[in-house]
This record gives sequence, C-alpha cells and structure tokens, in this order.
Amino acid sequence: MIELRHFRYFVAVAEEGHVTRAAARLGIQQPPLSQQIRALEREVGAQLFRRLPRGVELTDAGRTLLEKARLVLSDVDLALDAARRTARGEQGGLVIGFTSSAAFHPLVASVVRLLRQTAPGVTLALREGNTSDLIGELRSERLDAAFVRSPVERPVGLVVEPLLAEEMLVALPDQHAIAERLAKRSGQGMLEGRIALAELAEETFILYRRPSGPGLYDSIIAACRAAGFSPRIGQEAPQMVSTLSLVAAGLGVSVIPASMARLETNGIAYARLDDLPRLTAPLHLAYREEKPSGALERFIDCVRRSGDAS
Amino acid sequence: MIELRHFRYFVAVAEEGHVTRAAARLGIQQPPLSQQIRALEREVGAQLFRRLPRGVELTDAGRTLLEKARLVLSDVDLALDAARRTARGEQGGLVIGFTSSAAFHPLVASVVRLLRQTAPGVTLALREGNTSDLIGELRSERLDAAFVRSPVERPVGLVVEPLLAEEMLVALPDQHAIAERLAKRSGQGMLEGRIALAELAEETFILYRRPSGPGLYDSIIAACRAAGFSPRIGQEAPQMVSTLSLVAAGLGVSVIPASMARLETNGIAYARLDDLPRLTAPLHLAYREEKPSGALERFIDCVRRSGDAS
DNA sequence: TAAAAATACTCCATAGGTATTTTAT
DNA sequence: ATAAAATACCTATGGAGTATTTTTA
Repeated sequence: MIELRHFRYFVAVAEEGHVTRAAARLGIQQPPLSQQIRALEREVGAQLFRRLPRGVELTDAGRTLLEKARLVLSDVDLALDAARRTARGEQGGLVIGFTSSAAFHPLVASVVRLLRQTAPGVTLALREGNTSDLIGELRSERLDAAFVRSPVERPVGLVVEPLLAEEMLVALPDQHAIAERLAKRSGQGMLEGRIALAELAEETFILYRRPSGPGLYDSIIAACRAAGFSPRIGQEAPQMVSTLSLVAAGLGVSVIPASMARLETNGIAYARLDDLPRLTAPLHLAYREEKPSGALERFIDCVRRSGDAS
Repeated sequence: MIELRHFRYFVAVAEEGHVTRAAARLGIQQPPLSQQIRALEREVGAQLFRRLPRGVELTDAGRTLLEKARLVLSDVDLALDAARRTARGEQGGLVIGFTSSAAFHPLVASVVRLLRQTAPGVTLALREGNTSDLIGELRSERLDAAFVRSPVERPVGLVVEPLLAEEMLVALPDQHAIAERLAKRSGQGMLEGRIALAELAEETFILYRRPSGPGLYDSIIAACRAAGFSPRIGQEAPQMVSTLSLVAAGLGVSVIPASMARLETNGIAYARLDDLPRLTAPLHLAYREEKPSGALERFIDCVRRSGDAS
C-alpha cells in the first residue's frame, strides 16, 4: 500500500539524484531507502529512476510522478492547516439573522468588518426576519446566531445576550407642526431639542405589528401610559421600514430605534425624547446553548468587542 | 508523521459515522482504528469527531479535513496512474499551433474535447501564430503539430494533411448598401441570400498581409480575377481579427472563412458568395514526418475523427 | 574500477489484535 | 442500561539498521 512516506522518500531521492545523500538528508540509512523506492516502483509498475554509476536519474515516468507527488505532499499540509484553522474558528460559514430594525445598526457593519480582519476565512450569510421567526430558525439550526430586539420570554435552549440599549426617537412627518417648530439640525432630518411624549397625546401612532417584535411595542405603550395618555394606534405596519413609509405619507407618528433614522429621510423628521426613564430599544445576540463551533465563537467574540466599542 | 493510512481510515470513519463499522470495512479491529484516529487528531491538534453513544459525528474541523482528505487520496491515485501512463507512453504534453483564422473553428474545440475523452492524460498547450511562423516552429521542434491554412509550397520534412475546406463569406460594414438591401437573418449579422463577387468590383478590399497566410490571399485575388475584376486592396491587416475591425470601421470589405463570422458581429454583416467554384479556405494539419510520439498519434487520430464529423 | 545501488539478514518500533474498562445518553 | 469508544496489554508485520554483494559506465 502506498504511503506518504514513499512520496517523501521519492521526492528526496529525485531532488538529490543520489540515494545515499537522500538517505542522509532523511535521517535514515541507504538500504531501507532503496527498498522503499523499489517498493514504490513495484506499486507503480514502472521504473522511476535509471541507476547510474554515480547516482540515479529520473525516467519520464519518474518526472511525471515527481510533479504530482510534490503536489500531493503540499496538499496534505494544506489539508491539515485548513482543519486546524477551522478548529480555531478562523474558517467556516455562519448564517446570521437580524430583525429588520437591527439591519441598519452600525454594530452589524462593525461586526462584519471586524470578523473580516480577525478571521478572513469565515464567510457570513445574513438573513432578515422578525424576532419570533428568528428564534424559531435558531432552534431549528437554520441560523447560527441572530440579532434580536427584546423577546418577551427568555427562550429555553438559547442564550440571549444583551448587547446595548439604543435610544428611541420620534419619527414625524416633515410638515408636522412640531417638526416645523424645531430647527433642523445639520442635514439628515434630525431636529434640534427634545420633545415630551405627552406632546404626542393627540397624535395617531404607527407601530409595527405585535407578533413581530413584541418587546418594543409593549414598552412604547407603557411609556405613553407613564406620560399620562393611551396612544391611539392608527396602523400597524408589517415591517419596521414600512412604518417609516407610513410616517412619511403623513398617516401618523412613530417611535423607532435611533439607528433607523439613517434610512428614509425623505419626508421624515426625527426628534429625541425628553421623558425619563429613557425609552430604549435593546439589542441582543441570541444563539444556541450548545457548545458553539469555532467560527461562531469568533463571531460572538467580535460582536462583544464591537458592542463594547459602541 | 501523517501517512495516507490516517487519511484512508479517517475517511472511512467519517463515511460510516461509526468506528466499529469502519474498522470492519477496512478489515481491521476497532481499537487500532480508534488509535489511528486519535493519532491523527493529535497531529492536527484538534477534535475531528464528536463521540456519541451510537457512533461518532464530524466536527467542523473534521468536515473541512474530510473534503481535502478525499482530494488527496484521489490525487494520489491520479499521480500513480499518470506515472504508469507516462511509462506506457500514453501521456505527455503536446504543443499545438494554429493560425488565428483557425482559432474560432469548431474543429479545434471539438478536437480538444475528443482528446480529453480518449486520452485525458495528454495535456495540450495551444499557441497562435501565422502559417509561416508555425511551419518554422514545427521544424525547430517547438511545436508538435499545427492547424494551418494552405501553405504555398509543400514544406519538406513535414506532413501536411488536408482536413476540410471551409466556405468563405463576404464581410461588409453594417451600413453598406448591399447589407441594407439583403434582409438580416436571425440575429448574428448573417444576411439572407447570396451575392456575386462581381458586385464587389468597385469596393476596397481589406486582406491579411501576404506573408502571414499566402494561400488564402492568392485564392481570393484569383477568384476576383475569375469574376472579371482586379480587387482594389485598401489595407493589409497584420492579423485576421484586425481585418474585421477595419471592416467594422467602414474602411472596406473582406472575404473571410465562415468560422470567423462568429466573432466581431458588431458593425459587420456577413453574406454567402454565389460564385462557382466556391471560394473556400482549406484547413490542414501539419506535423513532422518522423514517427510521432504516442500522444501525438492520439492527437492526430482525434483530429481526423473530428474532421470527418464536420 | 570505483562509487553507489541492491541484497541478505537482523532488530525493534509500531500497527494491529485481544480483553477489558469507560463513556455518554 | 447499553452500545460504542477508549484503554491496557500483547503480538507480529515490516520499516530501518548492519554487513556484504552486485551493478553500471
């Protein structure tokens, strides 16, 4: 049976053109090396060397084999290295989910950048979905990790790690009285100053549908109650982004995570809230409790580091 | 030291997902197989399998290694086969030349395909050049064979074997009166109907330079004479392809082998000729008279069979 | 003929076998 | 509780060492 030893020995002899010298280089004696070479020739069924009085020289068949044998040997090293890198999490594929409201958060971009630097062999597939679907996909192992807003109940079998709490902003139609009153900040539809939730008591609210992101919906309503009113819900948008479209169309106001303010600036003005405690949109990283793969470990590490930096 | 045995054993265990069954398949006992797997894991420096109560399952690192290990094993077989074939003279590299006008002929692609099938060990290097240079390179043994258009004199020491005679087409600028008159066929700038050479009596002809392909140049001029006129030569292009560029630029018309019509369709219309005898571009295979190597013999055989099929 | 490869023989390292224990669910 | 992998220990194949002969220009 052919072994890598035969290839290693063969390459050494081919390179030295001399069995005795090759044996010295390999740290063995000449006779066993001769034997192994002959065993290889027997296995191939052809002469690989012509025996000369002062060494050996490759035959055509030998030259052909030399090329390929070198390739095999280097491929073996590459194979072992690749396995080592995978074990260390420097290589592999991850499928990461995120709620639409997290899609525009700088953290996501930052994590992707950091991972590219520290583990360029890890490929990411990003998938959008609402929080409850994401949780389901994590359970069914179709996702490796997901960025989610606060899910109501702590899901069993999953780790849900808080990353940061993001300020929430009021989104107003451009022409709204409040928007006209407050001066516009540099570009971007961000208004100067803060407004109190109570100022919005008479407004129609547009919020994303309850099953998609239960946590945020509830906390906004709770905050309004704390401000002394029950918000009038005009429409529930199926997705975060459509919320903004409806606001731009003048159908009402909304309260959204700050990171979404970078989208859909046309026809929308954003204002910070004055109320305390601050209304925040938490961002969590969720993944299965089981021991994570090397690549996932790296990813989680990158997320934590990016989270600290934010 | 890693040996192929480790890879063979590893692949077997990975495929069975079961050390004991893999051992049976390999014709050894379970404990030595377990040992070899552990030795491989120690060498790699990482777990390759997760041990479960009913077998084993690959880790990420293991999955990575499995792919590469399979490759290495098949490469080893290929290496040995290649050496055997070389010993039997069934393998080798051939350097094949062709005139630029033959580059696009389906015969070339067909020969390459056929050779891959019947003699996958023979590697081809293709080199472009004009007919007279190719003849010289054949003589100096830098080429093993070449596809050429009819060389004027039968070169001594070489076999020049006729393969086929290809119809020649008129290449016209897109906006030329004749092109406008004839309806366009399905896509591709090929015109309906035929035109007589005599219709081109007043045109400027663009032909490739005489030393490059003496045969075609002469036969085109001879055909024009037979049609009752002496063609006005506007420009001689250094290469076949540049001929077409000049036609597209409106500098004149040309007559080219049909297989070239698949290139440079933009701004060019092609028309078949009406004159008899048909103006044709022959294609020959040239090689040295000496007994050809096994690989060349195979190649010539493939060319003949492809030629018959065309 | 002279240098180097091949052969003959010995030795021992380790792949492989047998018996048993440990592990993981 | 049970199937299967790991461990312990033994055996023996064959890779490697030593001494010698054969080969090739």
